[in-house]
Amino acid sequence: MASQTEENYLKSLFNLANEKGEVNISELASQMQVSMPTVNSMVKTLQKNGWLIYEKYKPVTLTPEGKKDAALVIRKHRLTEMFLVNKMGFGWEEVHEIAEQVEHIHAPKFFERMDEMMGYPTIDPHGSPIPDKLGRIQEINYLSLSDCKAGQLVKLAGLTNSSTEFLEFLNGRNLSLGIELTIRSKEAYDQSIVVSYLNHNSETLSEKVCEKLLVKVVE
Amino acid sequence: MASQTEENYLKSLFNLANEKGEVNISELASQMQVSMPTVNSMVKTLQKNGWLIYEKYKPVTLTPEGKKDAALVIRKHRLTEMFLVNKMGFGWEEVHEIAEQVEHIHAPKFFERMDEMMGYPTIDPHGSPIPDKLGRIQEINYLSLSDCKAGQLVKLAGLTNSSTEFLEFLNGRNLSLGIELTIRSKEAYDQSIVVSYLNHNSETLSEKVCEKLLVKVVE
DNA sequence: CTATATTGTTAGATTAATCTAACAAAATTG
DNA sequence: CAATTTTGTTAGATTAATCTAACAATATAG
Ligand SMILES: [Mn+2]
Ligand SMILES: [Mn+2]
Ligand SMILES: [Mn+2]
Ligand SMILES: [Mn+2]
Repeated sequence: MASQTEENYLKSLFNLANEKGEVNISELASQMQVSMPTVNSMVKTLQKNGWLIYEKYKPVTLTPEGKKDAALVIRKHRLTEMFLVNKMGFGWEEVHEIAEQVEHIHAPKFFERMDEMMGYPTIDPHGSPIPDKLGRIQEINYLSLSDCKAGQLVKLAGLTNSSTEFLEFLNGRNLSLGIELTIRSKEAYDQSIVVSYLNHNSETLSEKVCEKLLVKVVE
Repeated sequence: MASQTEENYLKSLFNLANEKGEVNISELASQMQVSMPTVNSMVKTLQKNGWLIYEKYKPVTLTPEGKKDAALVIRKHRLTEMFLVNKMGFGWEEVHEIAEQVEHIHAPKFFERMDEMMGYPTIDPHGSPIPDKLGRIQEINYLSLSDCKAGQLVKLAGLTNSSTEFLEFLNGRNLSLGIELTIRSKEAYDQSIVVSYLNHNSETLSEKVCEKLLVKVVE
């Protein structure tokens, strides 16, 4: 069974793996906030336990088993976040740190019961997909708001970044998942976008913000 | 901040402390299921951190700080057990192992929210008191069923042992907290007691069982 | 009160997870 | 392509939590 530390490495590896599925030691070190020698010794351990493939001076790759176990930790994390928001009344900006701890609890029934109580949700409070019990993750292809055109009506569906600061920024403008945004205009100079929604008639969103907002086109 | 290991030692120390408040190294070792040298080195650490008083070859004593922090871990444990039973639908025999892990989560809001959702309960699912936010524990003086007399009407209020096996034994006889038991008779030879309750007309409970059942006398 | 048993301590080793310093390989750049 | 920068590895140390073996102090029991 994976230790808390190993579970955290698996999650980082899973999240860093791009199309090629490869992760560099230095990326992993910076993601995990540890030194490269620490990662070097940990990848050897993870390999010994069958979670990844490691060859000297090469980027590492998760094995199928590694991917599955990583996805199951992510599942625990996201189910927890959803439970904290939907069943315990927390704000979406408060749950990540708690989930970061709860995800390491070894008690399948605990998470199954959460899942059941919530009616088997497929996305977490930040719009990220919740892997299923077998560790399969449903790929969703949202569009970034920064790729939308003036005149479009879109629905806010996800975020590419869920930092507390960004979530609080969104709270401050009453922006939450599910809200429909009408794109009033787009400024060619700085790529900022003016949107209207709810009682907000013309809210200007910078490019930095727009590229972090994932939307579904409504019309 | 106490590590998970330290929190577990504090809890054991708190639970082992008798009237004199003293705990022997050997008791603690057997309670924690570790060797005496391990306890010896851990009590030095706990002392260094201000949680207990240790002198060579003497039993150890928790400091006020140690007692408080121990009670706060017990609080997290018992709030969790109550939450799992009352809000998540677990049986009282299923919750201890999960709470043993959840009690180590460092997130005051998480436990405060549980507390609030449950309306600030004062006892856990096994009838043990839940310490308050300051670590104060309310002393309850229940009577053991083995000290009751034939003819008495009593209400089941607590347990001196909450092992899964005992809880399953009680489940098998529909015995749960709050049930009123009429004491039909007491056998002088083996101290067994015959009780009636609900649709159970005459259930015989051995002395071993009776001494683990805590009751309040109704009449 | 002495012998024996129990309890507690010390010494030294182990494992997991981390670090820094030094060095080596690979990648980048002029 | 050679020099430099970046990335990765090795060596060796540290800390927390544990162990076994050996020994020492205290308690118990004839
Ligand atoms: Mn999160
Ligand atoms: Mn975590
Ligand atoms: Mn318990
Ligand atoms: Mn515990």
